[in-house]
Amino acid sequence: MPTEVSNSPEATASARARRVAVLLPLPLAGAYDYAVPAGLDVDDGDFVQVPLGSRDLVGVVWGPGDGDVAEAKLRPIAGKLDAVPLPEISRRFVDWVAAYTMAPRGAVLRMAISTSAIMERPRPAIVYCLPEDRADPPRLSAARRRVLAVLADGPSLPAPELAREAAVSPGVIRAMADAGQIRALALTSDPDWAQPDADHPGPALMPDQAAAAERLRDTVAEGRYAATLLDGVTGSGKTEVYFEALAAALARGQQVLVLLPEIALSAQWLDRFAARFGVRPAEWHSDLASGQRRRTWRAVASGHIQVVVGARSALFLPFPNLGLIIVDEEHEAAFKQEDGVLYHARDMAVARAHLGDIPIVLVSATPSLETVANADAGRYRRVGLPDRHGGAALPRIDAIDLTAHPPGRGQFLSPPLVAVVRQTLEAGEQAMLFLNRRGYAPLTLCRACGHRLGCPSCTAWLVEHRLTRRLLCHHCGYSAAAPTACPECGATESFVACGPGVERIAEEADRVFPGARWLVVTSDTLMGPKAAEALVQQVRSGEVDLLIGTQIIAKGHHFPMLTCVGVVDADLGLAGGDLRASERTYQVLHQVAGRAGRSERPGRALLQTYDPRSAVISALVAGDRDGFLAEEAAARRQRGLPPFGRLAAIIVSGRDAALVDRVAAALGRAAPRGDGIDVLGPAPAPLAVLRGRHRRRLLVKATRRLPIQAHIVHWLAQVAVPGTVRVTVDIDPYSFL
DNA sequence: AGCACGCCGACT
DNA sequence: GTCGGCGTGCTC
Repeated sequence: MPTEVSNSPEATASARARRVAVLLPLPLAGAYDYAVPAGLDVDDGDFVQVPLGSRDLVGVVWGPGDGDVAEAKLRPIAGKLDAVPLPEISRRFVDWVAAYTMAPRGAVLRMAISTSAIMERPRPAIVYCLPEDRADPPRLSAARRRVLAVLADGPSLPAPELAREAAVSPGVIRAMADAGQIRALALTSDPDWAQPDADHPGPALMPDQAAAAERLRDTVAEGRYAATLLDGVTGSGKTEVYFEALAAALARGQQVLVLLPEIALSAQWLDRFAARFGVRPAEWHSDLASGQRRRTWRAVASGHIQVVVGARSALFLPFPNLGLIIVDEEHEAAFKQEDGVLYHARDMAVARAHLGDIPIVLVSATPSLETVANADAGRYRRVGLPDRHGGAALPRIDAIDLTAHPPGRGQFLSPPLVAVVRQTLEAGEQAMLFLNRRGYAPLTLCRACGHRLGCPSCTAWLVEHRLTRRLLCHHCGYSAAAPTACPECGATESFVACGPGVERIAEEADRVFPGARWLVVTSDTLMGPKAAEALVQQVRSGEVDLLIGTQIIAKGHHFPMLTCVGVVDADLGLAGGDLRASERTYQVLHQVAGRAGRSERPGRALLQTYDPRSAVISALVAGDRDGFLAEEAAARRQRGLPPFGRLAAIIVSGRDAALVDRVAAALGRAAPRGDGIDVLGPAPAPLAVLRGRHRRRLLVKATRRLPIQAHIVHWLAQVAVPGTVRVTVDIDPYSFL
């Protein structure tokens, strides 16, 4: 008979500390258990400060402790933070994304909590006003008198604004505050967020816009999960249509998230929002200042912000009351995050809508095959917006067969393209030349010995950039001064550029269109939203005749005088083994072509190609998007490829090539095969060496219904992987490098 | 992710 | 003889 004292449940409960699981924003697979000190009351979702090793971290209480870790190892929670808890829906979403993408849960949490946003109390905003005792100070400099004058007939101002208004340096403000000539006031309350007004009189809708808006409003009114594809050609006014759905959610007192690819988050978009709702929405993107980031995060969590427009990471904001998600430019590959946690923001947005049981609208002029297939299968609703609004016709698209009209030697613009561009410029209109290749030439080789300039740490050629006179690796960022002599044979003046980049096209255009004012626009020359805005102004005011650029000029902006678009190499995106190559090429070329003639002036787009009869080019010329998609869908279905089958890429990488090979081979041998799943490879990745790491790829192909993650977990667990080798899983890969 | 502990080159 | 490079491994 055991003695009752030691085994009594009460005694055990009081002797043992209560333990909870705390998820930390680190790439750890699971939550760690911590002891809850007596007197501390914690609930799931609470932000807590905990010790880890020698540091103090902020984590989130994730649930009851799992008890796997020895009591003696437990460390106590240091304290609870005074912050709105992470909503339950956010926690479920983190768990879901981690399970789906096979990323460590903590890594997903890191995206969902901006740690500094929790840790640091919002710094009170400091504003300056006149001191109460205005004893006339002795002589003051003119600068200081201007500061006092600004404050005398205006409100209190923060230092930067005050300095700007008084045209003095910020140092003057600080010195005056120190001297007591102006008084600092700390504003303790959070700033008031201007609330969008659903009833603000916005632009009037055309009849088919109004009909589409009505249908979207209906899905919002249902207040349940439903995915809708809003499908409308460029210029059909899709934005104004989904603004009505947004207004309906606002009227229900719910929060709304609009996801845009980073690049489309422009001042123009924000202006359109302001025209409809009276104020600009809160923004969320990678280059938000830290203070702004913190304020926005907290205001979303507390429900003060109603509408957020943001890039993919905005999906992880802690909305307590999200009622609608809109994903604009739904087809954009930029929604796929390619480092850290590998996720597709559009797909995760659909999952988030599902979890929250709220409607989602996917918007595109060239919807992805994934989304079209979902609509065809009845999983998504479809709202169409057929007409280009404002009376402008879609540009006429023609192919130029380069085999029949070859450019001159060492040139890349064919005579027919040159003729049309020249005609456009002579008519006083603007033209655009599109080539999705940065720099001067994609490959440089030595005429004397044949040596090709390659990246020292990647399997990639170095791209010559003449503007900066440097060689760049577009994969790892390696950069070196352009050499004067061949590093292999020492010959000088022996380098030959192979193939065109936008800089080389500019050089040719300068010769062919003398006097034309051209401008090269790439991600190298266009840094940030301010530069983009400046460019828009420059083009609109007619300071530029000819834009030459990469993908960056393909989107967003409407230039009324731009009537001609030339695609230098329409076949470029079709090379390589990417399963979405045709689809993407169609989308990009359709989008670039759409830059031409968006006002009363008819536009023209010319596609230079060696294969005018290819499915992509002929569909573009015929304007037969749906025919192209149907054909593409049939091909994918037949091969069991997405969206009719599932893919996952396994990338094995490490510094030691032989070891990487051994691990990849072992994975290949242990691979699950048959019964709806197959594994291809291992094979060297197209970028066989990246940043000095050797890479091998395996590709998992499975049927749509198969829980591919479970199979992969089981499989990877069977193979021992040394610490120096990394195995990365990319569920639904978009990049095949 | 940090940060500590671990083994091999140029310094006081 | 030490200081320090970053490779490897752990943190409830």
